[in-house]
Amino acid sequence: MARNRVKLAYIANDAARKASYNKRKKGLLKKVNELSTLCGVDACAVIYSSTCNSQPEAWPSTAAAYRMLSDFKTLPAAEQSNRAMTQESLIKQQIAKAEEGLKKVHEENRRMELTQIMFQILDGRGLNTVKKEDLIDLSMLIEQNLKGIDIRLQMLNESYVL
Amino acid sequence: MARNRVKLAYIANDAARKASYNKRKKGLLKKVNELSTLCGVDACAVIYSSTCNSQPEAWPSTAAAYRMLSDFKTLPAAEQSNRAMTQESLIKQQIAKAEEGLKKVHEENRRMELTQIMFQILDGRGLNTVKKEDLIDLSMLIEQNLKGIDIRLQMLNESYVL
DNA sequence: CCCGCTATGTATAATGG
DNA sequence: TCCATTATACATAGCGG
Repeated sequence: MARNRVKLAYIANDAARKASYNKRKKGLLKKVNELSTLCGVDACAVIYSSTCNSQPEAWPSTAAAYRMLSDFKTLPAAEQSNRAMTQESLIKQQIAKAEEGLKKVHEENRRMELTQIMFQILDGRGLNTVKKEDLIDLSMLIEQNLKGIDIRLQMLNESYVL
Repeated sequence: MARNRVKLAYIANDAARKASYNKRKKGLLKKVNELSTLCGVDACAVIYSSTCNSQPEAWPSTAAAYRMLSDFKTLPAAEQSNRAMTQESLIKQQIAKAEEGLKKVHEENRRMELTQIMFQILDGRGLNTVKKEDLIDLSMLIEQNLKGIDIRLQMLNESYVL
């Protein structure tokens, strides 16, 4: 979709196909999230590949995707309860690990936010001289943080149900 | 994504949201099909809305999506979590991107400036050039956002111990 | 509400490191 | 192979019919 128009057919070249897969997977995920957020709907995507990657991938999470689908397909509930406890501790552990990294980012963000705001206010220029676009950037940053945290919370909740 | 840049948030206007939903749903379907064809993978998307439309929608078909998801569900828990964690990297990526923009503007000597500013605050100097009403408005807004972050982080922490 | 249009924002194929 | 950059193709918000 750039430089050259690409024919809608299987990409024979391994490297090109894999590169395209990664880019498009990322783009697809973004689109799913956008649709979900903008229109207030539950949405998920699943990719199952035996060539490009060895594992199936699902968004926004396996549990969410699965639950969504079973909502209107009404799946036998019994078969999913067996491994629940073991799964829960495993998943908690892994989420905690990932969360640790995310926290560092959040803390760094918060520090930067505070630093910048305080600097602009107290540098002697005052609020009235603060550039609008900077304020907008700041609010966007905060919003993103909140959204990111919300998503994590959702995943966490879903993990317990799993 | 056209004419105007759209904020990534729920579209309040009914007509606009529905229009956007239909357009984006179509676009998403196309993307799913393209990824599937170009990269030789099975892919599906499911949208479940209680507002925009009454029926859940799935591609390439409900049955296919269900089958795929069922397969996915049988994976060991650890692998599922790893896949789901892709969401995590996206969040980090977005945060990093926003961070980068801020850094470019005010990168120099943040720590030193922060120290200096804190000193100014504590010393009673520096605030007198700021319009009171503006300062109050902004600080309230920021505090609210940060408080929201704190509460969510606390909930996250408590969840781990849970 | 559904088209179709079009200006703009986005996604991404190629490319080079 | 992965990352960053760039040039282009594509997706879509806002509008008018």
